[in-house]
Amino acid sequence: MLKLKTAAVEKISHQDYFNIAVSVDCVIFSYQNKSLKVLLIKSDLEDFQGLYSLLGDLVGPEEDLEDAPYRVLYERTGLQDVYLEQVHTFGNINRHPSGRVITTAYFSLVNCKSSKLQISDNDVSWHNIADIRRLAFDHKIILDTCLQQLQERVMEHPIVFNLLPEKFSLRELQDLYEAILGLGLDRRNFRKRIIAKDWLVDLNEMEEDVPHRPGKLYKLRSGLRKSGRLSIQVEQKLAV
Amino acid sequence: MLKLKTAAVEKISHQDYFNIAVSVDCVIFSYQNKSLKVLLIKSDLEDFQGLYSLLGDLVGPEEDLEDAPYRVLYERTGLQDVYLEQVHTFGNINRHPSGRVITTAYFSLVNCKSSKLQISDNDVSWHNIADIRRLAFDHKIILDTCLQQLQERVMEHPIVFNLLPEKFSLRELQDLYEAILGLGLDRRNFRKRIIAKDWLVDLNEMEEDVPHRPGKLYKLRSGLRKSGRLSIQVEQKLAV
DNA sequence: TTAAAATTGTGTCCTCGATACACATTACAC
DNA sequence: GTGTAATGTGTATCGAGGACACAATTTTAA
Repeated sequence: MLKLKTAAVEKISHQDYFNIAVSVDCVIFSYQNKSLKVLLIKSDLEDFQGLYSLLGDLVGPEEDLEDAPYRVLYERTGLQDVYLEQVHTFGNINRHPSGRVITTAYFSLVNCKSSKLQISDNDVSWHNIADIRRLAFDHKIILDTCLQQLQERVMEHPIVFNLLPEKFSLRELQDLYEAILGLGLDRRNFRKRIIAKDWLVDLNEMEEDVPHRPGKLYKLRSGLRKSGRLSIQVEQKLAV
Repeated sequence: MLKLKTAAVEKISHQDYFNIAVSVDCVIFSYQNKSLKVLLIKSDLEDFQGLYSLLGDLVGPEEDLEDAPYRVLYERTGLQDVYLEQVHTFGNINRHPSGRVITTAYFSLVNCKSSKLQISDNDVSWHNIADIRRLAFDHKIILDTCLQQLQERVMEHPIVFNLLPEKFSLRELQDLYEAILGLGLDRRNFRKRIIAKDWLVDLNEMEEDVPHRPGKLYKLRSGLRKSGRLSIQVEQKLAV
């Protein structure tokens, strides 16, 4: 049987301490119709009748913590190459009405146009970020925390491209940034800033089927896409 | 007994899931002799003979996650008004040789000149950050992650003052920043930047007992000191 | 007492990134 | 072919940050 031996631990009984469940919750962002969306599931707890909650699950006994959100993503959406980032761990005693559960929150960015995206559960659906007032558990706080972290990262790291198709125009990209940041941006200055970051490759192709003058298409420079693995996990493995 | 009811959970037995222990680990920084230090304890695990580890403990069944690091701090140092920040949660299966333990890492900033600071355990001692090569468990990675987060926060948020006495000169402050960031700074530019942030109050007092021209003394503007509570916790309570 | 050494305290120039802002061009719709 | 709506581009300005030099103050040592 498991036996912990550190000084602080040895005097405490097994029963006392192995009664906290560990879960992960995923804030799964996507981008549709010029709006930032999040994937939610109808709560089946009486306490939260009619409310939605984030997608999450308990961490398996033989599962690395950071594998759990990938599994949740895969089970719920069929997607494997997603961008995931750990944000914060929430562990107040009463955060879950059914018992003691601490949860580690991740946000992920998925391309809703991916051919592999498949949502089978009828209780699972996309919701406009701006429209969400309440969620089950402490999930509104988790959502807000993850959105804030996304906003902080988005100008420094080329991660939002996980929300877009392979090819996109600068206008589409700007619309996305505006949806995430919740503010309007000057077109000329935005273009300068983005171009200066050297993230993009000009494809020398044009938009098609748009009801106005078509814009040039770009893609993310190869080597910059981060997905399918937690960056911090990679960094750790390199550091060992 | 505890019964989880979400769809993903109900089919799984209690026994399977309540066997992950939850701990916290604290990277306790202080500043002495112009060096950034961290508080470590001699590991008593055979696997890590001769190595040091961070101070941590399991989270109690009736204890909020965020209370645990405050308790560890208090038990180990006697300090209550400390600055604490959650950094990351580490949960690889094999990170602890004795069993499955996930741990949430916090860093804290303590003033080593505080009259309340009291370290009773002979196995607990301060170590120069720069001298640390290996630690027990995955604690070196945790330390590096926390140091990196400290470095990222330090120019934007007035937190380093938790490492200094009430009154300090700009030279002392600059030495501290250099120790944290691991690089040298131009004195004139540093002073401009710090003064521009409007964090400091000129006390109209001078250093004493220094073997050179004394510098002016400053203190942190009142209202800016953050300690005794996790800032994220405070933000959450405001957000509810 | 005087001179040297060490450290404090201050200002200017330059660069770079970000912002405010206006006009010509292209393609579609009618 | 004319109007409409979007794309595509350049300049002037502002502010933060970095490079950089010299005068003033205090201790220490001769």
